[in-house]
Amino acid sequence: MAKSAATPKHRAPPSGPVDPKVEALVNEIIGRVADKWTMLLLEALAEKGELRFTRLAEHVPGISQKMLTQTLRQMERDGLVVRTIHPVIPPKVEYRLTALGMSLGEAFCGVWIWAEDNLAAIEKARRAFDDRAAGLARPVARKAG
Amino acid sequence: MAKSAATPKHRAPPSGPVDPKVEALVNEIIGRVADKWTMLLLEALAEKGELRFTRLAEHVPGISQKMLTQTLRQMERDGLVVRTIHPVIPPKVEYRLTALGMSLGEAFCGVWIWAEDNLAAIEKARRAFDDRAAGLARPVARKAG
DNA sequence: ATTTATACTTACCAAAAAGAGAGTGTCACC
DNA sequence: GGTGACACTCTCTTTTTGGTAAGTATAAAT
Repeated sequence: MAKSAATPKHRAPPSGPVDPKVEALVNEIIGRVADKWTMLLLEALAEKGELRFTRLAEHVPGISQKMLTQTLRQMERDGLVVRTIHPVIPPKVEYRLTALGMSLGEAFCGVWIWAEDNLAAIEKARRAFDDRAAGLARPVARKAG
Repeated sequence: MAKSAATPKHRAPPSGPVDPKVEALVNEIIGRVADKWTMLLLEALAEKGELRFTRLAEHVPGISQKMLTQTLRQMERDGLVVRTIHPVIPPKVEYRLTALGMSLGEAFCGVWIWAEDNLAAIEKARRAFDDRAAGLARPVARKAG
């Protein structure tokens, strides 16, 4: 994320005049990419470098074959990972991040850091909200009968 | 993930030793926050400063009342927006970002910029993938006689 | 001949998310 | 007394998503 967050020479921030069609596309991309499994796979691959199907599944506990395949395919389609098939028996397929995939990991770092930094603030806000909601709900709820 | 290069005073990057429970929570937060409507509302509020329900709905085309309320409530609960009720008739409720909300907007900027910068690369990768898929699917598909 | 390993694909089903649309409460206005 | 504005809430239906489990192909090992 060392890219443009630090350097002001890049294009205007989202608060400026953004092309609607670019905006829509960007939104779609972020929506796809900011997915639970995508992020976990991104992390696993960033950490381990190159992994095959079953190893990947082991590194991301709870993922089903379906989601693993599906997410990997999407990532491949978006150019985030490369899939290398070794024509041997039994099959061997290896996955690793492209430069694009790595740069996404870096971009997401900012959000990760934000989340880490503000974890306590968010939890505090949630508790406060929930307490307020509980406090407000009570006096309104008059017992029936 | 050399994000520390830009911000050396921060804690370790995700690729390092991350507390599993923090990681889970961070993931949950990102998952909630990296949502389509949340991002659009964040943008609208960042741009306009303070908006009421109906104005907000106008600034985010396609959002339903349900999603607007729901997303706004979540954002309020997470401490991203403040909701100010003016006790008048007809009702008037205004929403604006908190400091936390604004900082999230900034953090997301990195991803926005990444998406903008790499839009072409992603689309190119998608086209290439789709073409390859089409090319591979054809010769295998033998017509059932 | 059966089992094993790998990397999937497909079909089916349950759960969750999202959309549509009607209903609520209040007061000013006609 | 009816209508409209506002900010919702509630219910119903549809769509999307994700999990489970079985099937596929291949060759070596048993």
